[in-house]
Amino acid sequence: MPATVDLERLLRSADLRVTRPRLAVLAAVHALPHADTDTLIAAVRAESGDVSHQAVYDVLKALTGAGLVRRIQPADSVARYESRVGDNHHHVVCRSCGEIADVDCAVGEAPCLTATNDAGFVIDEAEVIYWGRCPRCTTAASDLQ
Amino acid sequence: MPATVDLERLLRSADLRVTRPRLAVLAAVHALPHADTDTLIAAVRAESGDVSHQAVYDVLKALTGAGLVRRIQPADSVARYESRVGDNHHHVVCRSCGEIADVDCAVGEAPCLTATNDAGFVIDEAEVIYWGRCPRCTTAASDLQ
DNA sequence: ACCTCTTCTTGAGTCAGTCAAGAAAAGACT
DNA sequence: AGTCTTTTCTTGACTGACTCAAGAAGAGGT
Repeated sequence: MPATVDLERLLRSADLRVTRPRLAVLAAVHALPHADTDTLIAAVRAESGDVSHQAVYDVLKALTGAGLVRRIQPADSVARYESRVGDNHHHVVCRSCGEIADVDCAVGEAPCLTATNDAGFVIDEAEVIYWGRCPRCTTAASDLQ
Repeated sequence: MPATVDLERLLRSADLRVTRPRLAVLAAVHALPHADTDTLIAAVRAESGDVSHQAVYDVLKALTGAGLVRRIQPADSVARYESRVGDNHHHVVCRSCGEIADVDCAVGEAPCLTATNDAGFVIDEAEVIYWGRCPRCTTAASDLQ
């Protein structure tokens, strides 16, 4: 996990003011990849005292807009955030427990896949979500038999 | 769009009872691909008189569970439904207006993509969402310049 | 025609996320 | 350093998609 100085530099390089809530949120996203907003709020408060949920929402929106964090939102899940940005990787989601893991992009640069028939759309990104079962849930399911 | 008799057959083949709300919802999903729940509720009521929103939610859940319709939910969008199932096609979503179009799967059968590093997950489906701009929004954006 | 089980209606409730207005803090400029 | 301006944070109310629960209605088997 990057040191506070590095996080400050990150914020400044994105033309964002350096504030306590922003540092705390950025640190929390680095420390807890794929965490949802509630988890992040709890982590921020544990480290940095009282911070309103609204501030965390605002900060996450600002960080997402600046490209410092990435927002992911699989179907039937609340929004989650991660600090790994710019490498066009994908995710695998467990249908049973909702756990998310990173998957490297097999193809290369974004959009990484070209649609055969793009319906006239100008495509800039291909988001891939693999659905399946995590190791723990696979084991648990086969134990039942 | 399939005739009512075909929709009835579809329901029976999935071991679902044939009711007026179910026929109306199924017809609406066929008539309005990628429609959200509100649009479907309006369509159902226009064709079939008063139907509670709860009934439509329940029916959509039953139809989704039976595999007669597919639920799609891009980030920042409410749930949408389509009747094209079983062919593992994908979607392209307009970042500007949210319009959705179908994209045929370039690769083949589900899961259609194999992750290079699957983190131990057992993967059964790869869901691909292409992000970009629809023809109308592309034109509108270049007109501004 | 009846009975049983599933489905539909009604109405209240939940929860992630948003809006709005004022208070506070960051950074710029004397 | 001290002020000023702009951006950010706090507080608290609100929105809207979706869910829960209990009783009424309808479907299909006997």
